[in-house]
Formats: sequence, structure tokens, C-alpha cells
Amino acid sequence: MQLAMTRQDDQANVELGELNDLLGFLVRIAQIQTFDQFFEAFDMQDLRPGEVSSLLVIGHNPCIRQGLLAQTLRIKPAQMSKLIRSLDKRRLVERIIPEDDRRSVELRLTRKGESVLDHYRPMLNALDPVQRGKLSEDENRLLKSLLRKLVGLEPGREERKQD
Amino acid sequence: MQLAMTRQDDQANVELGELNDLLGFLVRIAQIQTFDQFFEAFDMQDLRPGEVSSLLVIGHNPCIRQGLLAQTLRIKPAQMSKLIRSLDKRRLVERIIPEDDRRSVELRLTRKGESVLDHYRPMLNALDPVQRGKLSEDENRLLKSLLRKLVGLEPGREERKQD
DNA sequence: CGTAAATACTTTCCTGGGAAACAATCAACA
DNA sequence: TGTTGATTGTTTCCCAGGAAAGTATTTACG
Repeated sequence: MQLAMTRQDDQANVELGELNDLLGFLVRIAQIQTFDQFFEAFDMQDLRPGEVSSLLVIGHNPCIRQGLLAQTLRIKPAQMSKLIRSLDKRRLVERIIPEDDRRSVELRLTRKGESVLDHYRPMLNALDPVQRGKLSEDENRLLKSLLRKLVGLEPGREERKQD
Repeated sequence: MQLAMTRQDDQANVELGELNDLLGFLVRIAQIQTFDQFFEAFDMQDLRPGEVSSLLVIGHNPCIRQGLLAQTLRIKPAQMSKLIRSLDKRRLVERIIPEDDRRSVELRLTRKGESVLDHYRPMLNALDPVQRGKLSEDENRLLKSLLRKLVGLEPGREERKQD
């Protein structure tokens, strides 16, 4: 058997230059990698990242309005519309048109949605960089904290309280 | 004039739940934000992120092969093909078919490519979170360092040498 | 009340990026 | 040398996601 090494594989000595110091580039690489890992973990579950995060937020905020959900997850309203329609078709969420504003849509998890979420929730742990041996506990906590600060999100639990 | 505040704007008190602690989510938000900032800075320059990073890497690695460039930037070969074709059409890069392997393509910046790059390079600084007042110097350095570790990239300059 | 503007979501259309099939070239080896 | 298989890049086709226009409902105000 041959060494499956081609000239292409000397990726190591490509000089990245200022790219290696450009946050946007690093974030993009991290994004690709985390997405790959997601699809690896959720393989064949026909649940996509946006759907999982939508289910999570709906679960924590029953009767949240669709527009607010979209805004929270940085998903464009047009796309959220399709996404929710799909979740609705699969009976994972319930669309409620409130009487006091019939333009809007309120969202709740169905029983089925809750159980699906409970079932797949453990998989999220598999995505943890600590689990994957990429970072230490401290590094992981620090990284997330810095990212939250970068994007202007509220501090996580472990940063708010000291217990 | 009315307060442009609608019920939708109480985004602050949406409970993110475990999402707030999920690295993949934070990375996605950061990605969206850095992309927005890129397009803000490079507005109307018809240079897209992948094109800028390609130019940068080609500049630092003259005669790099197209496949290796794609692999380095995590851009799929099919897309790199179009991207390079576009840069070629605009005379920013030169495609060289080497005699010793006529399947492959070697890339160099043209004179025009170099000057375009030099001209827009300062804009990259505008994307720096320190410049934008989002992070301190130390936080920025730390964040990038952690991201590099997460994705398995070589440490940056400031981590290698201590001068 | 009635009309105009704002809001919330949806639909339509289009572009960018991915997967898979393809073409060209090179390497291996009888 | 000739044939098989691997490598490199390209083309084709398809789908997710974005922008803009459209629909329904509500609010503002004369």
C-alpha cells in the first residue's frame, strides 16, 4: 500500500499571513467545524441547527412570537416562516393566532416536540469542545464568555452567580 | 414622533436556555456579526470575504496550487474554481498551468492584485474588535488564541515569540 | 367612522454554495 | 507501451437562504 500523501497535503506550511490574526477568519473556520460536528452528531435525524435552536427557545419561552424568535436567533423572518411551517407540519410546534393580534403567530412546543427535544438534548453535549478534548474546562468557559462579550449577549449562568 | 418601540423589541428578556451555553450558537452569532461588519467596511468594493482571504494567502504563498488554497481556507474546490475564475477575469490573479503537472493550477497575484490588496488591507483593521471597542487588547488576543486552539491552527505570532 | 401608515408574517424570485458527475492528466505496473 | 486507477480541477444540477414585493391586520388620527 502506498502512502496516501500527495503534494496537496503539506497544508501545514502554507503561510496564512495576517489571516491567522483576523478574527473573522477564525470565526468562519470555527463555524464550519461546529456545523460539521453538528451534522455528524445529528446525522439522519433530519433536524437542522436552526430547527434545534428554535425548538430550544420555544421550549424556554412558551407562546413566544415568531418574529421575536427570528430576531433572537438572527434568522431572517422569511426563513423563519418556512422553518416554522416545517416544524408545524411535523407536529413539533403549534402555531397559535392570538385573538388580540391576528397578524401575529405564537409558538408552543407540542407534546411530541417536547419529547423530541428531550430525546436529542443529550446529543448537544457531544458537541462540547471539552468532551471532544479540544479545550479544558477553563478555556471553554473563557472562550464562550469572550464570544458573548464580543456579540453583546448576556453573561451565562456561571458568570452571573458564584455558587 | 412616536417611540419606535414595539412589543417585538423586548428581545432582552427572551430566555435562551442552554443555547446561551452552546458554543456552536455563539460562533454562529459571531459569524453573522463579523460578516455584516465586513460588508459594511467593504461596501461597494465588490470584494467578498472569500476573495479577500484568497488574495491574502496567494500573496503570502506565490504559486500556491488552487486545491491547496481551497483546503487551507476551507472553501470547497467547486466554489474555489468559480472564485478564482472571477479573480482571474478581473486580472487580480494569474492562473499558471505548470509544465510538470498540467492538471493543476498555480496562482500568483498580478501587479493589479497586489495593489488592490495593499489598498484594502487597512480596511481589515476596521474589523478589529478592539478598534470597535468590543474587547480589550488582552481579551482580543485571548479570544483569537482560544479559537485557534479550538480549530487546531498554529499559534499566532504573538504567541510564538515573546519580543 | 374612514383612510393612511405601520406591523407581522408570507410568497416569490434569485443568487451563492454544495454534491455529484465529469474531463483531463498523471502514476503505476505488467 | 498500454491499461488501470488516482489526482486535479471543472461543470451541472439542486437547495438553502436572502431581498423584495405582497397580504392581512392593526393603529393613528382627522
